[in-house]
Amino acid sequence: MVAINATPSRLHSAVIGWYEANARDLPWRDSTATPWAVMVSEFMLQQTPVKRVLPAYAAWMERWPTPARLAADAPGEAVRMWGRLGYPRRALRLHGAAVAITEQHGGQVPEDHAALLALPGVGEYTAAAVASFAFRQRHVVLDTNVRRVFARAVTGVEYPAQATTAAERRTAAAYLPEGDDRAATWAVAVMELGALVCTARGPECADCPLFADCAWQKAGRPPYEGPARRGQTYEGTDRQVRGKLLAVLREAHGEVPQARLDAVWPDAVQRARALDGLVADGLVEPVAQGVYRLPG
DNA sequence: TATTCGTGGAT
DNA sequence: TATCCAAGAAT
Repeated sequence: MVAINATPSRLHSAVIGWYEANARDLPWRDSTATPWAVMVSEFMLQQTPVKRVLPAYAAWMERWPTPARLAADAPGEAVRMWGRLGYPRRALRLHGAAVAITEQHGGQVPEDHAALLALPGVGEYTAAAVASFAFRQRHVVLDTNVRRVFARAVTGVEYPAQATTAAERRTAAAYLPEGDDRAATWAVAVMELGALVCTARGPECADCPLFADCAWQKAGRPPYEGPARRGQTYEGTDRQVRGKLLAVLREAHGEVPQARLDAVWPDAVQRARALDGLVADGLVEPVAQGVYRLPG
Protein backbone atom coordinates (compact mmCIF):
# COMPACT_ATOMS: atom_id res chain seq x y z
CA MET A 1 0.00 0.00 0.00
CA VAL A 2 2.77 2.43 0.89
CA ALA A 3 3.95 3.39 -2.53
CA ILE A 4 5.79 6.45 -1.37
CA ASN A 5 9.42 5.63 -1.00
CA ALA A 6 10.21 7.71 2.03
CA THR A 7 9.73 7.51 5.77
CA PRO A 8 6.43 8.99 6.90
CA SER A 9 8.22 11.38 9.19
CA ARG A 10 10.28 12.85 6.38
CA LEU A 11 7.18 13.07 4.25
CA HIS A 12 5.32 14.94 6.96
CA SER A 13 8.17 17.38 7.36
CA ALA A 14 8.35 18.01 3.63
CA VAL A 15 4.66 18.81 3.30
CA ILE A 16 4.41 20.78 6.53
CA GLY A 17 7.54 22.72 5.63
CA TRP A 18 6.05 23.53 2.26
CA TYR A 19 2.83 24.62 3.95
CA GLU A 20 4.55 26.94 6.37
CA ALA A 21 6.26 28.68 3.47
CA ASN A 22 3.32 28.75 1.05
CA ALA A 23 0.02 28.70 2.95
CA ARG A 24 -2.55 31.29 1.97
CA ASP A 25 -3.40 33.87 4.57
CA LEU A 26 -7.08 33.01 4.94
CA PRO A 27 -9.23 34.68 7.62
CA TRP A 28 -10.54 31.43 9.08
CA ARG A 29 -6.93 30.36 9.65
CA ASP A 30 -6.11 33.46 11.68
CA SER A 31 -5.04 32.68 15.24
CA THR A 32 -8.00 34.71 16.48
CA ALA A 33 -10.54 32.75 14.40
CA THR A 34 -13.10 31.06 16.64
CA PRO A 35 -14.42 27.51 16.17
CA TRP A 36 -17.62 29.12 14.90
CA ALA A 37 -15.60 30.98 12.27
CA VAL A 38 -14.00 27.73 11.18
CA MET A 39 -17.41 26.07 10.98
CA VAL A 40 -18.90 28.90 8.93
CA SER A 41 -16.00 28.73 6.52
CA GLU A 42 -16.35 24.97 6.15
CA PHE A 43 -20.04 25.22 5.31
CA MET A 44 -19.38 27.89 2.72
CA LEU A 45 -16.45 26.00 1.23
CA GLN A 46 -18.53 22.90 0.56
CA GLN A 47 -18.37 22.96 -3.24
CA THR A 48 -17.73 26.69 -3.49
CA PRO A 49 -14.28 28.11 -4.35
CA VAL A 50 -12.31 30.09 -1.77
CA LYS A 51 -12.29 33.24 -3.86
CA ARG A 52 -16.08 33.47 -3.88
CA VAL A 53 -16.38 32.54 -0.21
CA LEU A 54 -14.13 35.29 1.11
CA PRO A 55 -16.52 38.28 0.86
CA ALA A 56 -19.57 36.25 1.92
CA TYR A 57 -17.68 34.90 4.92
CA ALA A 58 -16.64 38.39 6.03
CA ALA A 59 -20.20 39.72 5.82
CA TRP A 60 -21.61 36.67 7.60
CA MET A 61 -19.17 36.84 10.49
CA GLU A 62 -19.74 40.54 10.94
CA ARG A 63 -23.48 40.03 11.20
CA TRP A 64 -23.42 36.77 13.15
CA PRO A 65 -20.18 36.53 15.14
CA THR A 66 -21.57 33.74 17.32
CA PRO A 67 -23.95 30.81 16.82
CA ALA A 68 -26.44 32.42 19.23
CA ARG A 69 -26.64 35.55 17.12
CA LEU A 70 -27.48 33.55 14.02
CA ALA A 71 -29.94 31.35 15.90
CA ALA A 72 -31.81 34.46 17.03
CA ASP A 73 -32.47 35.49 13.44
CA ALA A 74 -34.92 33.95 10.99
CA PRO A 75 -33.63 31.13 8.76
CA GLY A 76 -34.72 33.19 5.77
CA GLU A 77 -32.15 35.80 6.73
CA ALA A 78 -29.47 33.14 6.51
CA VAL A 79 -30.73 32.20 3.05
CA ARG A 80 -30.64 35.84 2.01
CA MET A 81 -27.13 36.41 3.34
CA TRP A 82 -25.98 33.28 1.55
CA GLY A 83 -26.37 35.24 -1.65
CA ARG A 84 -25.09 33.50 -4.74
CA LEU A 85 -22.76 31.00 -3.10
CA GLY A 86 -24.89 28.17 -4.46
CA TYR A 87 -26.54 25.19 -2.78
CA PRO A 88 -28.65 27.41 -0.48
CA ARG A 89 -29.74 24.46 1.62
CA ARG A 90 -26.34 24.89 3.23
CA ALA A 91 -27.53 28.24 4.61
CA LEU A 92 -30.55 26.60 6.14
CA ARG A 93 -28.43 23.84 7.63
CA LEU A 94 -25.91 26.31 9.02
CA HIS A 95 -28.77 28.13 10.69
CA GLY A 96 -30.02 24.80 12.01
CA ALA A 97 -26.56 24.00 13.34
CA ALA A 98 -26.46 27.38 15.09
CA VAL A 99 -29.80 26.64 16.75
CA ALA A 100 -28.62 23.22 17.88
CA ILE A 101 -25.34 24.65 19.22
CA THR A 102 -27.22 27.35 21.08
CA GLU A 103 -29.84 25.05 22.56
CA GLN A 104 -27.84 21.90 23.16
CA HIS A 105 -24.23 23.00 23.57
CA GLY A 106 -24.47 26.22 25.54
CA GLY A 107 -23.64 28.30 22.49
CA GLN A 108 -20.23 26.69 22.05
CA VAL A 109 -19.31 24.71 18.96
CA PRO A 110 -18.85 21.18 20.28
CA GLU A 111 -15.33 19.72 20.21
CA ASP A 112 -16.44 16.12 19.98
CA HIS A 113 -16.40 14.61 16.50
CA ALA A 114 -19.63 12.68 17.06
CA ALA A 115 -21.40 15.76 18.39
CA LEU A 116 -20.26 17.74 15.37
CA LEU A 117 -21.44 15.00 13.05
CA ALA A 118 -24.89 15.15 14.60
CA LEU A 119 -25.33 18.79 13.55
CA PRO A 120 -27.32 19.53 10.40
CA GLY A 121 -25.12 20.01 7.36
CA VAL A 122 -22.10 18.44 9.03
CA GLY A 123 -20.89 15.27 7.37
CA GLU A 124 -17.77 13.18 7.82
CA TYR A 125 -15.50 15.72 6.19
CA THR A 126 -16.79 18.83 7.97
CA ALA A 127 -16.82 17.15 11.39
CA ALA A 128 -13.21 16.10 10.93
CA ALA A 129 -12.22 19.49 9.55
CA VAL A 130 -13.72 21.48 12.44
CA ALA A 131 -12.32 19.08 15.04
CA SER A 132 -8.91 19.24 13.41
CA PHE A 133 -8.62 22.90 12.40
CA ALA A 134 -10.48 24.51 15.29
CA PHE A 135 -9.64 22.09 18.10
CA ARG A 136 -6.34 20.65 16.88
CA GLN A 137 -7.49 17.05 17.12
CA ARG A 138 -6.20 14.09 15.15
CA HIS A 139 -8.64 13.08 12.40
CA VAL A 140 -8.57 11.83 8.84
CA VAL A 141 -9.63 14.94 6.95
CA LEU A 142 -10.51 13.66 3.52
CA ASP A 143 -11.72 16.24 1.06
CA THR A 144 -11.39 16.41 -2.71
CA ASN A 145 -7.93 17.98 -2.47
CA VAL A 146 -6.55 15.38 -0.11
CA ARG A 147 -8.07 12.56 -2.11
CA ARG A 148 -6.33 13.80 -5.23
CA VAL A 149 -2.94 14.14 -3.51
CA PHE A 150 -3.14 10.56 -2.24
CA ALA A 151 -4.42 9.28 -5.57
CA ARG A 152 -1.35 10.64 -7.26
CA ALA A 153 1.40 10.44 -4.68
CA VAL A 154 0.46 7.06 -3.23
CA THR A 155 -1.72 5.21 -5.71
CA GLY A 156 -0.13 6.58 -8.86
CA VAL A 157 -3.29 7.59 -10.70
CA GLU A 158 -4.28 11.02 -11.92
CA TYR A 159 -7.67 11.20 -10.19
CA PRO A 160 -9.39 9.37 -7.35
CA ALA A 161 -12.59 7.40 -7.92
CA GLN A 162 -15.91 9.21 -7.91
CA ALA A 163 -16.90 8.08 -4.45
CA THR A 164 -14.58 7.83 -1.47
CA THR A 165 -13.51 4.25 -0.86
CA ALA A 166 -12.52 2.41 2.29
CA ALA A 167 -9.07 1.95 0.77
CA GLU A 168 -8.62 5.69 0.48
CA ARG A 169 -9.60 6.13 4.09
CA ARG A 170 -7.09 3.46 5.14
CA THR A 171 -4.36 5.14 3.15
CA ALA A 172 -5.08 8.53 4.65
CA ALA A 173 -5.18 7.01 8.13
CA ALA A 174 -1.86 5.26 7.54
CA TYR A 175 -0.16 8.54 6.73
CA LEU A 176 -1.69 10.50 9.61
CA PRO A 177 1.01 11.64 12.07
CA GLU A 178 0.72 10.36 15.62
CA GLY A 179 0.48 13.53 17.67
CA ASP A 180 -2.71 15.59 17.72
CA ASP A 181 -1.09 18.88 16.85
CA ARG A 182 1.12 17.49 14.12
CA ALA A 183 -1.81 15.56 12.65
CA ALA A 184 -3.87 18.75 12.56
CA THR A 185 -1.11 20.66 10.79
CA TRP A 186 -0.58 17.77 8.38
CA ALA A 187 -4.29 17.75 7.54
CA VAL A 188 -4.43 21.40 6.55
CA ALA A 189 -1.06 21.18 4.81
CA VAL A 190 -2.02 18.28 2.54
CA MET A 191 -5.28 20.00 1.71
CA GLU A 192 -3.45 23.19 0.82
CA LEU A 193 -1.00 21.25 -1.33
CA GLY A 194 -3.92 19.84 -3.29
CA ALA A 195 -5.49 23.27 -3.63
CA LEU A 196 -2.37 25.11 -4.78
CA VAL A 197 0.05 22.62 -6.35
CA CYS A 198 -1.49 19.19 -6.88
CA THR A 199 -4.48 20.70 -8.66
CA ALA A 200 -7.04 18.87 -10.76
CA ARG A 201 -5.85 20.45 -13.94
CA GLY A 202 -2.35 21.66 -14.64
CA PRO A 203 -0.62 20.54 -11.43
CA GLU A 204 2.59 22.37 -10.64
CA CYS A 205 4.64 19.27 -10.06
CA ALA A 206 7.95 21.12 -10.26
CA ASP A 207 6.97 23.00 -7.11
CA CYS A 208 5.73 19.95 -5.23
CA PRO A 209 7.47 18.77 -2.07
CA LEU A 210 6.43 15.22 -2.99
CA PHE A 211 7.88 15.35 -6.50
CA ALA A 212 10.67 12.86 -5.85
CA ASP A 213 8.36 10.45 -4.05
CA CYS A 214 5.19 10.73 -6.11
CA ALA A 215 3.95 7.42 -7.52
CA TRP A 216 2.09 9.13 -10.36
CA GLN A 217 5.22 11.03 -11.32
CA LYS A 218 7.32 7.87 -11.25
CA ALA A 219 4.78 6.09 -13.43
CA GLY A 220 5.16 8.75 -16.10
CA ARG A 221 2.00 10.65 -15.21
CA PRO A 222 -0.48 8.28 -16.87
CA PRO A 223 -3.80 9.95 -17.76
CA TYR A 224 -7.02 9.11 -15.95
CA GLU A 225 -8.58 5.88 -17.16
CA GLY A 226 -11.72 5.47 -15.10
CA PRO A 227 -15.30 6.00 -16.20
CA ALA A 228 -16.16 9.39 -17.66
CA ARG A 229 -16.94 11.74 -14.83
CA ARG A 230 -20.34 12.99 -15.72
CA GLY A 231 -20.43 16.65 -16.46
CA GLN A 232 -23.47 18.19 -14.86
CA THR A 233 -25.48 20.02 -17.47
CA TYR A 234 -27.16 22.97 -15.88
CA GLU A 235 -29.10 24.80 -18.56
CA GLY A 236 -32.77 23.96 -18.34
CA THR A 237 -32.57 21.89 -15.18
CA ASP A 238 -34.73 22.24 -12.09
CA ARG A 239 -31.63 23.48 -10.35
CA GLN A 240 -31.46 26.46 -12.65
CA VAL A 241 -35.15 27.19 -12.11
CA ARG A 242 -34.81 26.90 -8.36
CA GLY A 243 -31.90 29.31 -8.51
CA LYS A 244 -33.89 31.87 -10.46
CA LEU A 245 -36.91 31.61 -8.18
CA LEU A 246 -34.87 31.89 -5.02
CA ALA A 247 -32.96 34.88 -6.39
CA VAL A 248 -36.26 36.75 -6.67
CA LEU A 249 -37.18 35.89 -3.10
CA ARG A 250 -33.74 36.86 -1.77
CA GLU A 251 -33.83 40.28 -3.35
CA ALA A 252 -37.43 41.00 -2.44
CA HIS A 253 -37.08 41.50 1.34
CA GLY A 254 -40.65 40.51 1.98
CA GLU A 255 -43.60 38.81 0.42
CA VAL A 256 -43.57 38.03 -3.27
CA PRO A 257 -46.65 37.53 -5.45
CA GLN A 258 -46.80 34.55 -7.77
CA ALA A 259 -46.57 36.77 -10.84
CA ARG A 260 -43.05 37.85 -9.93
CA LEU A 261 -41.99 34.22 -9.82
CA ASP A 262 -43.83 33.30 -12.99
CA ALA A 263 -41.80 35.92 -14.84
CA VAL A 264 -38.46 34.15 -14.43
CA TRP A 265 -39.27 30.85 -16.16
CA PRO A 266 -41.63 30.10 -19.05
CA ASP A 267 -42.42 26.44 -18.39
CA ALA A 268 -45.25 26.44 -15.85
CA VAL A 269 -44.96 22.75 -15.04
CA GLN A 270 -41.27 22.89 -14.32
CA ARG A 271 -41.66 26.16 -12.48
CA ALA A 272 -44.30 24.68 -10.19
CA ARG A 273 -42.17 21.62 -9.57
CA ALA A 274 -39.17 23.75 -8.69
CA LEU A 275 -41.18 25.94 -6.35
CA ASP A 276 -42.67 22.90 -4.65
CA GLY A 277 -39.18 21.60 -4.16
CA LEU A 278 -38.03 24.83 -2.58
CA VAL A 279 -41.02 24.77 -0.23
CA ALA A 280 -40.40 21.12 0.62
CA ASP A 281 -36.78 21.96 1.40
CA GLY A 282 -37.83 24.78 3.71
CA LEU A 283 -36.15 27.41 1.56
CA VAL A 284 -39.43 29.09 0.65
CA GLU A 285 -42.53 29.64 2.74
CA PRO A 286 -46.03 30.04 1.30
CA VAL A 287 -47.82 32.77 3.24
CA ALA A 288 -51.10 32.80 1.34
CA GLN A 289 -52.57 31.60 -1.92
CA GLY A 290 -50.05 32.70 -4.54
CA VAL A 291 -47.79 34.59 -2.11
CA TYR A 292 -44.35 33.45 -1.00
CA ARG A 293 -41.39 34.58 1.06
CA LEU A 294 -38.17 33.35 2.58
CA PRO A 295 -38.79 31.31 5.77
CA GLY A 296 -39.43 33.42 8.84
C1' DT B 1 -24.72 3.47 -4.07
C1' DA B 2 -26.35 6.89 -7.27
C1' DT B 3 -28.73 11.35 -7.44
C1' DT B 4 -29.81 15.73 -6.31
C1' DC B 5 -28.64 20.08 -4.88
C1' DG B 6 -26.19 26.45 -7.43
C1' DT B 7 -23.08 29.33 -9.22
C1' DG B 8 -19.31 31.21 -11.70
C1' DG B 9 -14.53 31.07 -13.30
C1' DA B 10 -11.05 28.64 -16.07
C1' DT B 11 -9.63 26.14 -20.07
C1' DT C 1 -18.52 27.00 -26.98
C1' DA C 2 -18.80 23.16 -24.00
C1' DT C 3 -16.87 21.00 -20.34
C1' DC C 4 -14.69 20.79 -16.03
C1' DC C 5 -14.19 21.94 -11.48
C1' DA C 6 -14.76 23.98 -6.70
C1' DA C 7 -12.70 22.46 1.66
C1' DG C 8 -19.79 17.78 0.51
C1' DA C 9 -24.25 16.43 2.61
C1' DA C 10 -28.50 14.14 2.53
C1' DT C 11 -31.36 10.79 0.84
